[in-house]
Amino acid sequence: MAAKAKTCCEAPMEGRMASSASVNAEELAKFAWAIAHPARVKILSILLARSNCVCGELVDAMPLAQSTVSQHLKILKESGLVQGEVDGPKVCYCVNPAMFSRLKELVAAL
Amino acid sequence: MAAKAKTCCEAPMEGRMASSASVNAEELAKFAWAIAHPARVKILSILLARSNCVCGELVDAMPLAQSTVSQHLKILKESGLVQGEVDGPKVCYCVNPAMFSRLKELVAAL
DNA sequence: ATCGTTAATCGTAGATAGACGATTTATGGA
DNA sequence: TCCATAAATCGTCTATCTACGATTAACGAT
Repeated sequence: MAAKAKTCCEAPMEGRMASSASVNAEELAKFAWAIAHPARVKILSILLARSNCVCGELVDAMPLAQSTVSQHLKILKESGLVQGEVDGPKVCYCVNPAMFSRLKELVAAL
Repeated sequence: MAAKAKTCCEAPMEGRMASSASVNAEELAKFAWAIAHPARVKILSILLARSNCVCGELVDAMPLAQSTVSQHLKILKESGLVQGEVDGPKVCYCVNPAMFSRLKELVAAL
C-alpha cells in the first residue's frame, strides 16, 4: 500500500477559489463577536423585525436585568451594527443597514 | 410642534419581514463565537482556500504558538465548522461543508 | 524496542465577558 | 424648581478567553 489512501476530510475541492484572498479577519471577527451571544442575537433580530425599538421594550423582551441589556446594546453599538438615537428620556435603537449589509457580505464572501 | 418629528433612526421599513421569526439565537451565537477571533477567522479562511490542511501548516501560517493554534482549532471543532482527521502522526483539518452552509444560511436569514 | 516528529493537553497568568444591584445622568412633566 | 421615568455607568463577583511553555500521547520509521 504505497502512499496510503489519504482521504483526509474527503477534500471536495469543488472549484473553491478563496473568494477574497484575505478575508479581513479583524473586521469579520469584530462583527462575529458582536453577535456571539444569544442575547445579542435576539436583540438584533428584534430590531430587525421592528425596524426600531425603544430600549425599555428590549429590556422587557429579554429575561435580563436592565443594566445587562444595556451592556449588550453597548457592545452592539460598538460593533456598528446598531445605533441609538435619543428620543426624550428614552433611547430608540435600530440596526445600521450599511454595517449589517457589510456583515452579511463578509460572511457570504467566506 | 405637536408629536415631534420622531425620526428615530430613520426607520426605513422597507418591507422588512422578520425573515425567520425566531432566529435560533443560540445556534447562531455558537457559530459566531467560533469565528469571533481573528485567528479563528484566519484559520477558517485558510482551510476554505486549501480545502484541507495539516495542522503544522496552520501553525506555520499563524504568528501564534502551537498550543494556541491547537486551542483555536479545538474551538472551531467544537462549533462543528471544522473537523480533523488523523493521518499518521499528523492531523488533517478541513471545513465541514454542512455546518459552514448552515452558518451562512443563518446569517443570510437574519 | 526506541527515537523523532506531530499535535493535544496541562498548568499558569493576565485580561475580559457576563450578570447583577446600586447609583448617576438626562429628559420631560407637574 | 422638583419629581418621576428611562437608560447609562459604576462596582463587584465569577467564569471564561487567550496566550504561552512544558508535558504527554500517538504514530512512523529505524
